[in-house]
Amino acid sequence: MAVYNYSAVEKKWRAKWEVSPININDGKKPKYYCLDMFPYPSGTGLHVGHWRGYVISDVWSRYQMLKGHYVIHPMGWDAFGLPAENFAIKTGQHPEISTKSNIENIKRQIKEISAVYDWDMEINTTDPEYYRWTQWIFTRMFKEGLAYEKEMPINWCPSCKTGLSNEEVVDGKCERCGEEVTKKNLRQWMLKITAYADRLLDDLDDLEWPEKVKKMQSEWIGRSFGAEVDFKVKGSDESITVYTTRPDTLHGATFIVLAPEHSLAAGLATPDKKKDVEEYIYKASTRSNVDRMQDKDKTGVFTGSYVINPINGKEIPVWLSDYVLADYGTGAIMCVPAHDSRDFDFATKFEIPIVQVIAKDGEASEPLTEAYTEAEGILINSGDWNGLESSELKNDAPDIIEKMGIGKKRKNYKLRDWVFSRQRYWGEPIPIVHCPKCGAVAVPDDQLPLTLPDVEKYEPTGTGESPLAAIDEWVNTTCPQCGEAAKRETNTMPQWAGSSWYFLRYVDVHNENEPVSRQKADMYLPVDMYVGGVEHAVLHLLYARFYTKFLKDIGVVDFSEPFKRLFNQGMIVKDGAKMSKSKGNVVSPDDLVRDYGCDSLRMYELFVGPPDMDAEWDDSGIDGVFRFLNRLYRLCSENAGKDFALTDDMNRLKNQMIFEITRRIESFNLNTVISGFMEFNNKIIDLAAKQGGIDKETIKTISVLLAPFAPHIAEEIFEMTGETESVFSGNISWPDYDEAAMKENSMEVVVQVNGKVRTRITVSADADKDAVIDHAKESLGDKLPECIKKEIYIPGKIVNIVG
RNA sequence: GCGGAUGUGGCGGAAUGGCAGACGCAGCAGACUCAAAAUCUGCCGGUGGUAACAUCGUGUGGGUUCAAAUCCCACCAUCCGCACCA
Repeated sequence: MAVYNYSAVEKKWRAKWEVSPININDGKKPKYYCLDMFPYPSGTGLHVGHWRGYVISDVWSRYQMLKGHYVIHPMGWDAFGLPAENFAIKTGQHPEISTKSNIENIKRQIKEISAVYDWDMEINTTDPEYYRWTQWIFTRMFKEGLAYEKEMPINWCPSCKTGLSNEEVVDGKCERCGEEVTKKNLRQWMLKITAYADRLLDDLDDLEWPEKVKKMQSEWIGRSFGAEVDFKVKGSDESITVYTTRPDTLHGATFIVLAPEHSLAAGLATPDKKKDVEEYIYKASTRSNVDRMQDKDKTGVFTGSYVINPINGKEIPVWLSDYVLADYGTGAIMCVPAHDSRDFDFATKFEIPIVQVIAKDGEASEPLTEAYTEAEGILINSGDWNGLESSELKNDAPDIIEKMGIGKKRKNYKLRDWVFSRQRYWGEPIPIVHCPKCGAVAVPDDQLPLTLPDVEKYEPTGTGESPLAAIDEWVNTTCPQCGEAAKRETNTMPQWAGSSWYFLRYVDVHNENEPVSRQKADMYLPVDMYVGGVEHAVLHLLYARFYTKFLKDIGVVDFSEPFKRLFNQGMIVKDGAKMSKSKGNVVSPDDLVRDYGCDSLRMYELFVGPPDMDAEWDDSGIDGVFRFLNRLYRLCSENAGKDFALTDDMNRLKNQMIFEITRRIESFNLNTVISGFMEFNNKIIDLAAKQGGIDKETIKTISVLLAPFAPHIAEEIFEMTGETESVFSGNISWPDYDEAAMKENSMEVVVQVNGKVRTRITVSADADKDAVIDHAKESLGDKLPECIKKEIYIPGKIVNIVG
């Protein structure tokens, strides 16, 4: 009996692919760019969860190859980052050394997947020849005014001792280490991502991305439309501008609230309130963000001052409260307690009047027991606006207010500019020189890359200065503009810098003149399919979209969206938890590859469940796919040498198999592709036993269909039929099915009475409705209802007799 | 609090509104074997029945339909995202 020696078979084909590479760009085939999110080369290596994403993208790549594409399927290393730096702090070893050995190990593991990565395209974000262009892009943003310096309170992680972007703060904690984030006043480099807010939002519509991710991005950008309204302070020249999305409720504003950090907050306190106000402002400044988020019970203090509501001249009190955010809108709001639940809570607690200005049926329903927040109803208590429809007024009011001269139309975003500098060592140095005369000057192109110098101490200083600041000979330089003595910027870029454009570089890795040539970009980009985890929904994926739009604006590329289609694979969990070294639940692919082979593990990674869902890992399940491959191998090796003729029955199975497998791949139900293979394999084995063999063409078809999933055994089987070329040579294409050949001669029809299955009949495939129903009634015998109300026939499936 | 996803045998899961549980794991029985492994065959949701069969059954409760895991309404649980953005 022929035995499937997986390790010999896999070794053999890997060697063959090495000598004569598959997936050749002949310049004629259309391109298909299938990208993986490139990994951080961690010291722990890969686990079976990482494998899953790479298997999915490789199956898709190989499928596209068989559909006639030249597939761009690259891999690289996102190698700047904290673990390597922390390791350096602990051991004194340069991060470059540990990074290099980690890459070696992970690369070995990735090669075990036998994916069709083009290693000639490999990139590493820490390679000066790569980060030269990361820096170049920064200088271009600087020249366009999109990179700017600002001193302001930023998110600060006390444990990582660095500033963080808003996107890196999750639930008030550091995305990397989980430490509670504090505020620190620091001079920072910022990227003006807000200048792209509208495009980042509007362009989401055309992307073939999971709705979930699009929604997360759109909520993160958080665009709203409304108006700014000016309220004059009574007895003063000052006025307070508020932002509102509900200017239609302006008549109902009975107080205004300022954030405690508002610049006018302290000054508004009347002498008798001064002490209370100062105390409140001080207390608010000591409360952490987390505290502020968790505490829904509203606090506040009355300043003693009043402002005039410009629409009706009424005097309304000014309060301070920390439920108003200082850095959104104007840091001040008008409060309409009747129509906003937060204002309602506040007004109720502090006994401020509540005036209803919208009523569903035009009649006031005071006293209100809760805020009526819908923009639907008729305006009341609103002077000239009485009787108007609130939903319409909501849209018209900004213009009306602007015409009246009491405010202006305005849109706002939750998106903030991107805090781009890090006070750490292991990142791209920001290519800027600070000159006492010229100010901040970009390092000229011919001085790039600005390489990261060696330091003695990697430890972050914690003062807001990077370790680079300690190297005098590096810091002291001359101004590229005037030649006078000047100092280098010592902050580095965040890890996201390198990953925001790496997918462009892959197609032109050796270009010494530009990040990517326009010609290659036009030919091979953008990415057609991007596979990776969902954790980057508002981080990497937002940043990469921003970079791409910028690079389009300066003419580097000619498209504004980098990733046409996105697929988020589910996480592999073990004992209900994400695999991690600290939890001790990591399953390494290495042992499984040794014991079952690469093909078995590839198929099992898909078989564990729907690719977009999380899946619990269970080692024992791999036996199922392993047995399947063994049975398939035996069937093929026993028959490939025979000259058996194709029978009608086998032809039918073959076409059904092509149809089903293709349909399931196209709909990305990759787990059911594997079960489909098993199912057809069982049927084919049965039929082959019955008819004494199986023909060569069917064996070839099986091997082509299987090739994206289990490429080694597929090649081996293909070769058994006498073929000398690889399945992936480019001469073999994905098989078509013949619809006519798929059809069965007869079909089984279920017979129901009142929706319950009673029996089943076999009829010929072309039997007409009446014949089938007659047959069904006959088959029911005494179970046939005496009085028949209705007869339903769903062709090929069911007869239902309703009595 | 708001939004989204998920909920089906012992387990992973399958099912264009049309036979619930395909396929696989685990388990049980048998064949082969001195024996074991491997392999092959059969059984494998609950209850009643020797069986044919009947009956219940897809988180819970309603509804629509000849027919519901699937559609609608309400609720429960788990996970994820957002969280005073005015």
